[in-house]
Amino acid sequence: MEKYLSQLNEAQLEPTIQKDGPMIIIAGAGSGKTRVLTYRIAYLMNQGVDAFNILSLTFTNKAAKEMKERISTIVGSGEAKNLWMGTFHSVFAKILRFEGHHLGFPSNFTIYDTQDSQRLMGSIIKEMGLDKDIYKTKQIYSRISSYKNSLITVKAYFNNPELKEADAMARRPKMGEIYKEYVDRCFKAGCMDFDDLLLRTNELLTRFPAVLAQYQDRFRYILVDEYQDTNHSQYLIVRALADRFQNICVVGDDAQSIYAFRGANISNILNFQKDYDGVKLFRLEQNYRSTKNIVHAANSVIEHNETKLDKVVWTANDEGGKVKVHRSLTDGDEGRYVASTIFETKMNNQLQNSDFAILYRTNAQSRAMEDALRKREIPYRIYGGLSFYQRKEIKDVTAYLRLILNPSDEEALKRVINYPPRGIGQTTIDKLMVAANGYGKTIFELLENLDKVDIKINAGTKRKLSDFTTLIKSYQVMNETANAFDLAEHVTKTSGLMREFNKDGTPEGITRLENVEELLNGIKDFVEGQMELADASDSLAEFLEDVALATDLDADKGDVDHVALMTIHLAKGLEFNHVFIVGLEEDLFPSAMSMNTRSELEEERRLFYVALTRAEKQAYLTYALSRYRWGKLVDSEPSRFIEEIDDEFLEILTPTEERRINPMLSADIFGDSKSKIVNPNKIRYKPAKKPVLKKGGTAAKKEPEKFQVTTPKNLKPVAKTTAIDASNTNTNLFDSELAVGSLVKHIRFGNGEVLKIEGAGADVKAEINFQHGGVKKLLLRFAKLEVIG
DNA sequence: TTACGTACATTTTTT
DNA sequence: ATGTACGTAA
Repeated sequence: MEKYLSQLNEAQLEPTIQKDGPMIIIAGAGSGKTRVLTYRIAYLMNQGVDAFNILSLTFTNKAAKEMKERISTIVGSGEAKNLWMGTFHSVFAKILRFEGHHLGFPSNFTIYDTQDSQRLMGSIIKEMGLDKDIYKTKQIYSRISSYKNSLITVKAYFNNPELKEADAMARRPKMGEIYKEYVDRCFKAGCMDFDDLLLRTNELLTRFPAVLAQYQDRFRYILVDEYQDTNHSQYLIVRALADRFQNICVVGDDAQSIYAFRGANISNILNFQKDYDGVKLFRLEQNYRSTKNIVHAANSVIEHNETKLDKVVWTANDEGGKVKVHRSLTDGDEGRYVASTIFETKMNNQLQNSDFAILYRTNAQSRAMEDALRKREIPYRIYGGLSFYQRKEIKDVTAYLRLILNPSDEEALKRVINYPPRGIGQTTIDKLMVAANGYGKTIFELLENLDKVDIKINAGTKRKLSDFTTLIKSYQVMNETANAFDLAEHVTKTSGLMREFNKDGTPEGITRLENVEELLNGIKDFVEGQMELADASDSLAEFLEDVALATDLDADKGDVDHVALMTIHLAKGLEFNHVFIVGLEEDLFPSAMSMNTRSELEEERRLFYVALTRAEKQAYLTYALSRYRWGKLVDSEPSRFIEEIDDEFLEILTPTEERRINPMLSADIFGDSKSKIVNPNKIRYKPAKKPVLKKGGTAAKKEPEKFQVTTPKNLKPVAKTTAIDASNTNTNLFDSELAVGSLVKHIRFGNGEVLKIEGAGADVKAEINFQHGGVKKLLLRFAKLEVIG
C-alpha cells in the first residue's frame, strides 16, 4: 500500500487517507481523481474495512469495471470481488431485484429502455384519443421523466395545483392522466423504466425503514463519482444511505456538469457542505493531462460562467502547441480537413489511430466525418448513437428473451407477437388490449385463457394466438434448465426470426444477421463468465439487465486500432492525445435549443470545457461556413466559444481574409449592393459581440440560392468516375452525365443499368436495373451514383 | 392482413 | 436524409 500512496502528490494523498466522515473532493479536469478514488478504496480496505461494506457509485459501468480491476491489482482480486461498484442505475436495479417485492414488483421485472417507454407512452396517448401534435410522445416522456427525477409521483402531481396549472397552460391538461396510466401500465407489466430504478429505490427506502436500516448498515462507506451530475432522486438515495455512518465521499467538478437536461442538479455539489456536518473539503487543482496551452485556453473559456466554485486549474506540463482553429467551407470540407490532418499527423509523429478523437455536439455530425475517414482509409469507431442493443434486430431477439422471463412485459409482447409475421394483425392486438384492460389482466394471461374469455376473435386467429402462446411457454420451460446462450440460440432458430432475417439478401440484411450472430456470441461470453463466478443462477435475467443498462462505451470489443468518434457527453472522463472538436458554430454548439437562458448557455460552455480538456497534447477547433442540416445547406457562423478563448492560446490556421480557391466563390462578386440590404426581419438573440473571425462576405448569407449555383464543384469538369456529390444542386450536370443505357454503381445496390430518366430540375429520377435489388427509381439529387460506363 | 407507396416530421445531449 | 405513420391495393 505504501508503494501506491507514494505515487500521489500531497493534494491527492490527503483525501485518499481521510478515512471517516463526510468529505468532498473538488477535482479539476485531469487532476487524477480516479486515481484518488481507487487508492482511497484500497486504503479503506487496507485499514480493515470489509469490501462488503463499501459502495462506490460511478458514472459508467466501464469506469466501475476499470476501477475494480485497478483495485484488484492492489489488494488482490479475492478481496475486491465483494465491492459493490457500478452506476446508480445498475446498483439499484440489483437491490430492487431483492427488495422489489415490497413494492409489488416481481424479482424478474424487466427494464424498459427509452424506446420501450416512448412506445408505451405513444400508445397511451393514442388510446386516450389525444391529439398527438399537442401531446408529443417525446415531450411527454421527458416531462414525466423529469417529474420522476424530482420525486414528483402521480399522487404528488395531482396534489400540486401549480404543476397541473403549468401543464394546462401548455395545453396539456391530460398530463396527469397520462402519467398515471403510464405508471400503472409499467407496474402491471412488471417493468421499470430508467427513472423508476431510482424513484422506486427512493420509495423502497422511504416506506420500509427496515430495508433502509439494512442497507445503511451494509454501506458504511459510500463514494460517489461525478457528483455534479447527480439528480434529485440520486441525491436523496445517497443521503438516505449515508445518514447513519456519514462516511460519504463525493467527487466532482462543477465546471464539468453537463447533464442538467436529464435532471442533474448542479446545486447538489454546490451545497454539499450544507448537507452534512463537518464536511472536509479537498481540492485537486493540478492537471496532469494537458499542456499549458490547453489548460489555459479551457480556463479562459470557463471564466465566462457566473455560476461556479472557486478553483484554479494549473499544470506543470509543457507549453505544448497552441489550440488550432480551422475554418472550412462546408461540413464535408471540415471532414476532409480533419481526416487529412489525422493522416499527416499520424505519419509525422508515429502516432496510432487511437491517439485521435473527434468530438461533436450532435450525433448527426458523425456522418461527414465518417465519409472523410473512409475515403482516407482511416479506421474509426463511432461510439454512442444508436447503440448495438437498440438496433431493431437485436431488440427483436431480446424482446423474446424478455417475454420468456417476464410474460407481463407488454412492450416486448407487442413487439414479437406478430414478428415474424404470423397473421396476427393490429385489430386483434387492439382487441386483446381492450379485453386485458377490462379484465385487469395482462395480455399474456389473457392469451393463456383465450377460450374462457369473452372476446370476438375468429377461430383461425385464435389458433394463431394459441400457437404463439404455446411457443413462448415452451421457451419458458426450456429456460428452467438451459443456459441463456442455448436458449437464445434455440429461440432465434425456432421462432422464425432467423428465417425472417435470412430472407432478404441485401447488404443490410446480412449486417443484421451478423449483428444477431454477435449478440449470440455476447451471450455465450456472458454465460461463460458467469460459470467462472460459480453461480450461474439466473444468467438470462442478469444478461438482460446488463443489456438494458449498457452504454456503448462499456462494450469492449477487441477492436483494431481506431480513431474514436463520439459526442462530447460520451467523452466525459476520457482522454486523447489529439482532440478535434468539430462543428463549432452558433446554433450547433452552443445548440440553438440551449440559448434561451443563461444557465442553459452556461451548461453548453461547460460542455465545451469538457471537450477541450479531453486533449493531452493538441486540440483542434473546427467550424464550417455552411453545413447540411435537415437535408439543406445552411449558413452558419463561428461559435462564440472560439472567441471566448484568449487569443494568446490560439493559432488561427485560416485567417480572416478568406483564401480564394476559386474566384467564383467569393461572395463579394455580388458586390456592395447586396450587403447594403438590411433585413429587418432577422431578429435573433445575440449578446453584444463582434465576431473576431469574420467570414468572407455577407451576400452569400442573404442569397443562398444564387450563391449555390456558383459553387465551384459544379464548374469542375466531371470525370467519368467522379462520384456525384449529394450536395450538388445543379441538375444540368445529370443530363450530360447520365443517359439511358449508362452503367452506374450504387453504394448499396451495386452495379446497374439506367433504364429511364424522367423529371426535370431537382426532381430528375432515373429508373435503374440493379444487380442487387432489381429495378429502382432513384432521385438523382440524393442517390450517390458513380458512373462507370 | 400485408406490402408498398407517399407524406411528414425530424436533430441536443443519455442512464 | 432518414425513419415513421398512414392510406391504399393485393
